[in-house]
Amino acid sequence: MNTGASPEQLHHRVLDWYAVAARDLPWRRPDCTPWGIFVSEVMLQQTPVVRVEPVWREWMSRWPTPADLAADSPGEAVRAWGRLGYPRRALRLHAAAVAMTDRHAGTVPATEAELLALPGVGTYTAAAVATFAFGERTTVVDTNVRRVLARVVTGQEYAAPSPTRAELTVAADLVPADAATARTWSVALMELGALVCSARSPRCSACPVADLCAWQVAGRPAYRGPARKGQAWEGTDRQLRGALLAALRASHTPVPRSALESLSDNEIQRERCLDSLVADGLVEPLAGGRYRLPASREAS
DNA sequence: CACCCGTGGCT
DNA sequence: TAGCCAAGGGT
Repeated sequence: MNTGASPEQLHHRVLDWYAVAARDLPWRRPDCTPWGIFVSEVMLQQTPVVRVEPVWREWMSRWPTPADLAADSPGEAVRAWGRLGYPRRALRLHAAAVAMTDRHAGTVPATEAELLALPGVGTYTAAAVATFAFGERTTVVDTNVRRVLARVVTGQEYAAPSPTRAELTVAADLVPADAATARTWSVALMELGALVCSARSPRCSACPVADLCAWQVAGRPAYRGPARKGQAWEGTDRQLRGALLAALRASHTPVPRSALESLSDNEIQRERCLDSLVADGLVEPLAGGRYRLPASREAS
């Protein structure tokens, strides 16, 4: 299925394209700190750039170092998270800041292995921060990279639902030997996936590697693999948890249970969601049936 | 490994 | 319009 394009050809085309097409994002600027890059990577997990940027700016202004965030309450992190979604990420970011302050002298650890040990940091984020913030030569594989390589190298419209061994090998083998080049390669491949080789309507006419792309050359055959799992929303716990947390974010004083009850007529689900929010450390129960965002420093 | 976890814009 | 989808991680 492969077009026989050499790694060097791909590198050259993609890097040249990135040099002129890259977005000017604040966490990509040379003066951005490792902490700024770290925060951006966590915020960007499953959340589009346009929604992240204003919140990121606010966080950087308010908490310019890990110690600044660690010194504040986890509840303030959750409040400042706003509507980015998956608010447990705010809690983990706060916990990571505490870990950096306690175990890393207030700095972002520089190696992939140390980063992986931090809360909220998985395979992707560890590799991304290690290379984007510290120049370590890593293999960065996110949803964009997976889709671009599925098309360009393998000739398939979409990557499999979850990463395969073969896929990771393909990505690793394409990483340039030079660390500085590898760093730009990773961000460029992600940018290509975000701006040109998008999931819905790829702009192949604007693609720097269209003539080298196995999927393009094969006539852009439709995806045949297993269906992707749709995400239900209406009536789910996630929806109600979101509504409950939004009410708590909006209030700077404890919220009585009665106010939360108005958000759903389903008492069973309401209690389940409230309990799970407390268990997650996103909500702190107070005496008298009142609730607030967590003020204690020990939330998970 | 399958499932859960928010939110909103785009096709 | 109703899905589909987004720089994933934790359990």
